[in-house]
Amino acid sequence: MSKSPNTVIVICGPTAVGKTAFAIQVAQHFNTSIISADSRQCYNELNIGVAKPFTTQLQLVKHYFINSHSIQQQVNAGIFEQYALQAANKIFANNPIAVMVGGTGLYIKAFCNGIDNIPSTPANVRKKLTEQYQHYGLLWLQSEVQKRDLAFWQIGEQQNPHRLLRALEVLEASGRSITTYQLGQTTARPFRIIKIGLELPRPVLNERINSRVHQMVKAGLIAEAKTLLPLQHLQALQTVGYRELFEYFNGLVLIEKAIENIQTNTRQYAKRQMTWFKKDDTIKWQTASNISISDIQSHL
RNA sequence: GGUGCGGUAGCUCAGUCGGUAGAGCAAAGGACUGAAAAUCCUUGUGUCGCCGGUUCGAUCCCGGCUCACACCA
Repeated sequence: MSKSPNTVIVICGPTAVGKTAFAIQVAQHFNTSIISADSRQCYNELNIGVAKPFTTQLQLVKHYFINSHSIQQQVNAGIFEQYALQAANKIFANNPIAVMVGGTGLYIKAFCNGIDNIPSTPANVRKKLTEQYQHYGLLWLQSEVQKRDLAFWQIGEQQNPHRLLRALEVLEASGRSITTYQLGQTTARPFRIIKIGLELPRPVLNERINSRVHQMVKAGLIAEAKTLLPLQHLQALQTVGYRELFEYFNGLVLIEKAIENIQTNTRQYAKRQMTWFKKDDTIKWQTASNISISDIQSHL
């Protein structure tokens, strides 16, 4: 009998589909740990609004990338890739199976396939460019990119300020066009990856989202958001569940409307997640409502 | 009961000096290699409240009705 290779079981899918509870079940079954692949649950300061696992759940299974960072810190796909690879190695020291769970498609991709190595950019460069963009607008940003990085301008999304800013940021930090770094090569991993996608019919998922938002409010989301109001401009707080409440605190909308907006924006987020995951044909899809450990074992 | 204002897309509303209409939001679909719960792209949608009149032609003008809101009684 050959030694079974190390394996990461990736559990993905849209928000509110039931990933957290199932991943804990799987991790307990294999007596292993979980690496979260969620771009918001890693922040210590965010709890109710990001549907972080409960403390009781965190005590059952060790979780990596939960409460591991502060909203003041820079977190991104590249940082996640390194963090998660290290976590997987730690888990593999004692166990051939690790569980990854989350809904951040780009992070999962960075972990599974690698992400091109692009030089890090100083925070002040991003800050300066963002301020200039806010001051001079999209037309200015577009003409800067067209002038200074024609290669990116010709292939990039010309209406997308984040992409344009990113191109300029890499150019200023490294002196080279971002296109010279974005090779799109995939990196083979020294472990096996099995991806399980959880899905539910859209109306069912929407209903789960709507009621989960109400539960969050009952659990104290409004108070949680209020404590973060002074930091509302941080990137980490550009997050569904907080932004809408900042609008309420800033007097822009009524509380009822803010809560409704959280529901709408969460539904839209879930839809974007599905658009991303549907493209990945290595995912084995399972209906979330009747999934069990045996569905995992059949893929091992 | 009287006066005023309104009834146009799922919602909020714009508009047509008479030639059957359009924005935002929502919705649906998509993209996405360091903000990714972010950001960006594409696409519909209609008995223009009801019944008559004038007109070649009415969502628009006129009359009546009806519903909503406000004020007066």
